[in-house]
Amino acid sequence: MREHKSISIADQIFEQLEHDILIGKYQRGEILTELKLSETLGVSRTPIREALRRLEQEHIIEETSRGAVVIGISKEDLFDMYEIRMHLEGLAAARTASNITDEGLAQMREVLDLQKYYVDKTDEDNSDNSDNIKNLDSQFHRLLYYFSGSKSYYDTLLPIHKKMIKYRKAAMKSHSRARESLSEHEGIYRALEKHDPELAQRLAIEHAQRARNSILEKEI
Amino acid sequence: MREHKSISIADQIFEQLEHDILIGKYQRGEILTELKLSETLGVSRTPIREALRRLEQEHIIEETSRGAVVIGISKEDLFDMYEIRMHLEGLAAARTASNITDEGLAQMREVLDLQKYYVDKTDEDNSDNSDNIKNLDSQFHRLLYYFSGSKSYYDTLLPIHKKMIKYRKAAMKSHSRARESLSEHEGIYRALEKHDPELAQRLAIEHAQRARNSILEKEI
DNA sequence: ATATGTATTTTTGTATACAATTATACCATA
DNA sequence: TATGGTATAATTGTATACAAAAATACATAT
Repeated sequence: MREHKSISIADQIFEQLEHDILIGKYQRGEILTELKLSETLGVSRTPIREALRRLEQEHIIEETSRGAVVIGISKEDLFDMYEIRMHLEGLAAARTASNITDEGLAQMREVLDLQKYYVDKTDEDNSDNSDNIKNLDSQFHRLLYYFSGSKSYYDTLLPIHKKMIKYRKAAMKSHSRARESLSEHEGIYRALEKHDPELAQRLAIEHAQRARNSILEKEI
Repeated sequence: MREHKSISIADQIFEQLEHDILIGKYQRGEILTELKLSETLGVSRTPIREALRRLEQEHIIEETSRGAVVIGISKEDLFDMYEIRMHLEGLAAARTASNITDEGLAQMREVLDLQKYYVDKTDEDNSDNSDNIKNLDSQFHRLLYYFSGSKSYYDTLLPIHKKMIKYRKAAMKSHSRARESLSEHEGIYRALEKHDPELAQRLAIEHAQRARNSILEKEI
């Protein structure tokens, strides 16, 4: 008796479209019609429609009679999302420090080791690993939220973090910020390991602040 | 050139199912199959599926190979959602105080007048208007979030408020709380009218605290 | 030139058919 | 009785057909 279903075409299309919208491949105002997507992606309209309904529910597209209009994430949205994160992420981290299991710590450790690997690699051969580092950043935060044990914090913070992808990727192009971010993650991890809620909370807030500053400095 | 589409069958089914899940008509663990819903509601599976995808995106159902399992909102979720609201709602209210237009104030005034009408009515004839009062509470908060001018605050707070519907309705059954809640709304409204962010922030936080306490006292 | 009415095209909305997968029931066998 | 296998049923996943609504293009009249 399997618990979860396998990944359907509709799921894949949802993730692809979500990704493409959030990284800005489809820009604000652009209209996606079911027929065009159906032809482009080589599937029928049915799975396309289901993906569009989910994107609509996330408020990153808006259905109109002419098709689905891309909304995307603006600089103002980003600013507000950081404000929200700065008020919630510390609380989530404190809970995680209280509740995380050894298994959870091991999962986060693995993500950090990979993140360290790519940051070091860039140091050595100057290669661009910003995409990998950005994905590992996503995973670190997903685990941080998840092991808080609170569905509400997870459901609130994860979508916000996900929607920042375009700007986080840009931030990770700055290698000094990538290294700094890793070291902040390490600090949070140590606080979780010590099960120190206050420390985890403080470091998580500082991490969000520094991430915000590095992004807001980038473009005026 | 109309801007928005009319309400489709799929939309109606989504709203009906969402409501029925959030008020607890469909309980946690219950399995909703497309075929059964299709027969019960008298429509084909297509609009049902689209509604289910949206509910899945809200994390109030979970798709499995046996059908959609109802998740719903637990007491723990409620507690955490209040904690989140207490940290965000004040910030949203402060922004609303700064940004709200006369037109926005008029809309909120109208909601408050209706809310006062139903509360007074219960005073007079002891009738049960908790459903109407609960709906007007929803509208008041929706407008409060909306006129913050921030898509991120709106998108974050509205789903949380919506998910509390079952517990808010229960709270409004207590007439003393219904009257108290109205008076708190009036206070927030006056702060918005004066464009006083600090006051609006303080009152919004206190309102969330009192709402939480009244609900948490109810059942141990 | 502008406005209006109409035909055409585009696009979404819904129902249905069929495929694929998973769960269930039941029987046979050790 | 327990186990395994096979047929059956239940359920979701996808494609397609057709309906409905809206947008567009275009001709015509003023």
